[in-house]
Amino acid sequence: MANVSSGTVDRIIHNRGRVSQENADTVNALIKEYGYVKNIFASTLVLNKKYKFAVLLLQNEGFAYWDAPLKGIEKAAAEYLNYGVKVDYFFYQYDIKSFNDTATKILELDYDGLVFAPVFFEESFSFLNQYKKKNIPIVLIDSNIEEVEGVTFIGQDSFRSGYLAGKLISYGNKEHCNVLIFSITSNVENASKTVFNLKKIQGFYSFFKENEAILPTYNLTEIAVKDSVKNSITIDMFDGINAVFVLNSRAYIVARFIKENNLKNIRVIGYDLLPQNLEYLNEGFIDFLIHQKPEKQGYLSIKKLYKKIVLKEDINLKSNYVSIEIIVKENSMPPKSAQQF
Amino acid sequence: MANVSSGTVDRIIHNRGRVSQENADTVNALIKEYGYVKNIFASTLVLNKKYKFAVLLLQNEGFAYWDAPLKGIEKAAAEYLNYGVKVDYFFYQYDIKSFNDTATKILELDYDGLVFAPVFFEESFSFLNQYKKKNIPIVLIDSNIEEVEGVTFIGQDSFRSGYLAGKLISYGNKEHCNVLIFSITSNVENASKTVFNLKKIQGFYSFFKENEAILPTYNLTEIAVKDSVKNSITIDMFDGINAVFVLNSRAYIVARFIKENNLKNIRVIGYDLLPQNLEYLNEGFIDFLIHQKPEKQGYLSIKKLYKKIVLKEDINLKSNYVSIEIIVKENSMPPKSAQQF
DNA sequence: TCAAAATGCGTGTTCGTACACATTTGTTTA
DNA sequence: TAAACAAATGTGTACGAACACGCATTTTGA
Repeated sequence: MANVSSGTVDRIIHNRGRVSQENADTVNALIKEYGYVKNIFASTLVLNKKYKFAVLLLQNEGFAYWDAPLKGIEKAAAEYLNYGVKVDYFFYQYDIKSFNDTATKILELDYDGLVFAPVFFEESFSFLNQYKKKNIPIVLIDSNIEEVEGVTFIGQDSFRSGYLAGKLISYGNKEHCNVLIFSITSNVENASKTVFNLKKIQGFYSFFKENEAILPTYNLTEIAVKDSVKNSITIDMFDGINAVFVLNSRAYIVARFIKENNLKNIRVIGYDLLPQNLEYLNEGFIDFLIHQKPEKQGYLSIKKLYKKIVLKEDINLKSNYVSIEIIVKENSMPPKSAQQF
Repeated sequence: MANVSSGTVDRIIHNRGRVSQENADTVNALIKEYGYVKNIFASTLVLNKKYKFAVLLLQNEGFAYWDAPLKGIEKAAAEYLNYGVKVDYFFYQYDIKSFNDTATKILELDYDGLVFAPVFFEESFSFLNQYKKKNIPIVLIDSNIEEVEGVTFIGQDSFRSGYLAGKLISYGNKEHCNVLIFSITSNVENASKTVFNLKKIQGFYSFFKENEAILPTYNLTEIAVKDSVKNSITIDMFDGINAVFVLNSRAYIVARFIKENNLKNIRVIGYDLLPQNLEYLNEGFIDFLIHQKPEKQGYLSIKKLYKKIVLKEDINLKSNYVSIEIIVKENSMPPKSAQQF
């Protein structure tokens, strides 16, 4: 239509230069008018490029939570395998040295995109700032580090999930209530360095603050214990307690204690659908689980990189919050012999 | 490796015949050993085929529910546009003649796949049985028609959602409770012909039956009204009522009535995140909404067809239940200025 | 003034697959 | 023994985009 060769059109489309302004204008006008979209199959075929994504996650040491994002990432990786995507995995242990070693390794390698689940705030912050110099798309999952700009976050709004936990703790209750906020980690020293717990607590407090006019009185107490130590939870902690909010996926530890000690009428709320949590949810020792959808987060992180890097779509790189899902016994299990999304 | 030309390999892969058994065996063995997978880009490119999907939905007449699956379908259609997929839409009105007319039209046309949201049981059943003769993949969304075999369903387990509604109605309640089960449709005569309400009710009853030992007494009453008629809801319906379960997305009609008549302490549960429902949820006149994720259903229906038809993946054609999501005020809205999945 | 550099444009090859068509080989028939 | 035929196999082209290369023309600058 423009009476030029395909080579000239190609130069115009890709801004390769070496074209007269006149032809460029004509062709661009025609493209606009006729709505040309490139054939992604032909493009990918001829480019014949393999894109490599790096995935940096915490190693699962008998603690099932980190299986979930990995599963979602692997699902997406399988889907995009024939679409020119290769995913390499890097795992670090739950200690700062291990993290730094792994991070250093990744910094030395060449990738087209990075998925990263930060755990240690300071170190992750510094790693991200270094990695950013490579000018390569980065997607954070699970926890955000808002201090670093130009990085995409896919995960939950921790403040809002804490706020929701407040609602669930209080729903239907008409009497004064003593609530225990549990922080259970394998390493109490590291706990303060990790990223997200604070916001959950803030959200939780906010709920009671904002609704104090219509609620009975609530007495909130925070407590931190180690999960690896026996007897870190004691029975006197539960004196007069009506409800427990566990800030992470270790609600089953509290539930187990409640079951073993035959404590009654304690409402328990925690996070994540670990098998142990689901077990106690079904037995009635956990009332609510807040589902962070880690699998979906992992899946979306790869999908996002694919869209950005392979399809070169001009996608929104802002944060992307997954919805906050409430799980009770009755909606925790898929129907038998049916696949669940 | 087999010392044959690509043409011979091609004939073997596609079972085109005209090959010696010897060569076929050699090549098949090599394929197995080296794990050949065809390049979907090159394949689609050379086939240069457009796949056409038909979508048959209920027309939205001022009633926003059917916008949602459409939105999900359109999203998927846009994603797969460059991947050789074209989607045509057919809408029928909320009456049986309109449905039959539209269905007849689709039966005469040629498509590679069909997405269908059934509303009228008998007619949908007969349409499906006719369409099945074409031997083309069919995906049902929203409601299932289990009586037809070889059809994929993507949606929610209605029984379980009703069961869950029972749990939510009863949660935290310690006193005797009178519950109203509302069936609100634009056409009470058609209501009995539609597909899913019965299962929701069954699930709801089951919850109270199975848990009667640990629950206070519950008194359940069913009631059917027209949404188009003024004063179809009357104040005496709410005499002594503590909770209401609305079987579809019209919970806002009950909530509006409760608000306008200044009724107190009535727990309301309904379905779907219509703007009107969300409004009353946020004002506190609706306690819980069960999210059927219609948008996701629509999205997945196209994705499923794409995998089956375009990628020719050997996918599971059984039913696929989406999870049953509980929405309260506190998790109903995405954080401001953030994209939500 | 003239060679080097820059500009403008077209041609030809490549990616992996699908398939039409051509060619070779082996077997049967006249 | 050659022709006729069928079976087996190889060759060539197309799909649409990306890009290297070649060639002609114009511009630059010492």
